[in-house]
Amino acid sequence: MTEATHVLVVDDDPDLLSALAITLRAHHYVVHTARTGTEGLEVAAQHPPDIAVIDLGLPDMEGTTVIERLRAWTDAPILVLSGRADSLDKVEALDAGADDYVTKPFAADELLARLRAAARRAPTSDASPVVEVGGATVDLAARRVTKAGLDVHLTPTEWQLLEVFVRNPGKLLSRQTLLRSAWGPGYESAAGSLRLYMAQLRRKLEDDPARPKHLLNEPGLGYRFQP
Amino acid sequence: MTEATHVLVVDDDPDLLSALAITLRAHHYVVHTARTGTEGLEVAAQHPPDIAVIDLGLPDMEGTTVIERLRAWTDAPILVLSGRADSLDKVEALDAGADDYVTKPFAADELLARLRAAARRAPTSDASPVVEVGGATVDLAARRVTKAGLDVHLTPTEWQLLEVFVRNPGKLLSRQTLLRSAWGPGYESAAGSLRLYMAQLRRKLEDDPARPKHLLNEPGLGYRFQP
DNA sequence: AAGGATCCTCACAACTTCCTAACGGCGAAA
DNA sequence: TTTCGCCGTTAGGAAGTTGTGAGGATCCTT
Repeated sequence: MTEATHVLVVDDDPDLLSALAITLRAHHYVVHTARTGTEGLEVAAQHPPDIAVIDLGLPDMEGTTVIERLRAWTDAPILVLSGRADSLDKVEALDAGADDYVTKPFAADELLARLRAAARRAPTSDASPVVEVGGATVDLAARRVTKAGLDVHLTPTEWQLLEVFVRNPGKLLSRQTLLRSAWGPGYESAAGSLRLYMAQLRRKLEDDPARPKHLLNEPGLGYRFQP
Repeated sequence: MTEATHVLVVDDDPDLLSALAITLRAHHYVVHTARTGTEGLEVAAQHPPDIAVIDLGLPDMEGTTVIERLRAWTDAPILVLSGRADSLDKVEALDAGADDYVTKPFAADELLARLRAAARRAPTSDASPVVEVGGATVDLAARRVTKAGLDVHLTPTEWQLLEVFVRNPGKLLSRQTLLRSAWGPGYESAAGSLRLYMAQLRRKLEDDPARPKHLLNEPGLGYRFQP
């Protein structure tokens, strides 16, 4: 995933709100919270959410109003929490633009599963994490490199080494660090291999391999990936 | 409305099934029904639905299996009905690819509202259920492959493997991933089998099995399906 | 019980990848 | 200037991976 999913949680019960925030953050969501409808709309405007979780029993505003105001400018999935199990409430919330409706009390598992289901079809989840290296495009997830429209083939070791660089952009990496990360412990004396594979990567990725602009060497120290 | 929404309803209870069909037709949906998982998949292949409503308690097949088989070729929303309120059931169904989960008994209003919500965010249901692999045409929904006008027979294992590829087009899949997805956990050391079935798929699908253009190998890394 | 289909293991040739060694260029220190 | 260390590059054999064929074991159907 290129970027963490941002979730807006609006609930007037402080205990439930913090419990939800903790659970969600434990599952690698970025969470913003609000206790009222007005506050929720403000926070949403400031941090556009990928998913919104909204309690219907807000003190200052009708739940359906919050939903409609959000729907006016975002297509992010809206998941409604409510203590009322009345089917009329559900119908109103869903028809106002909500995507799902969960009645309290609910299991945390279930809420998380419904969030996953909502995020799955969200338009933001289509992006694949790509990194540019000179004229080449690196897609780590698909394990694919294209340069000038053509596929570039990398060997396993080349991938492993490139991954270390892409994961630490701009950072100076010592020979030891690189060898340990790409080859594993025990291979820390194979400086020759490292030089070899750096050359391979430059030849395959850089526009002018003899004058690299992104895979740079700092003599005596190590290598640096400059995005 | 330019075109009526097609709904597939799968339930083994004849009374509930006909009641649902009547209600839905009264709301201008076009309804197709089935009583078993197998029948449901057949009907779905024949009349690609815009939304599917599936009961989990089917006599012949796991509910999650039905969901996964549908998800293999269509993005249409799947709404699950179930008598079981256990949160584990919900999590499994949702993670298998379902979009919503309603526990029986439910109000007709609510089901209709959830259907509207599902239909609202459904993108243009143009997802073609067929994929081209060289000279062969793969129809995942109907579980049928044709090549040069003739039917090609695939064994269950071959289907399972092919399905993984078609679901991850362009992405490199490691041996481990493929073995786990097609054979299940525990079979991760059977590299020989994987080579064998790759050869089978290539022989049956590719134009020139010795020089594959779509089922590609990247030595040391895994395989890639290039559409 | 026989037949057929499916699944899996083994073996070997062809291929790719990996690593080591060696050579020349460059810059800094003696 | 010489010496030394570090870096980039090339070449070739070792090691691992893949494609392919044959054959046995298992399961299901007839």
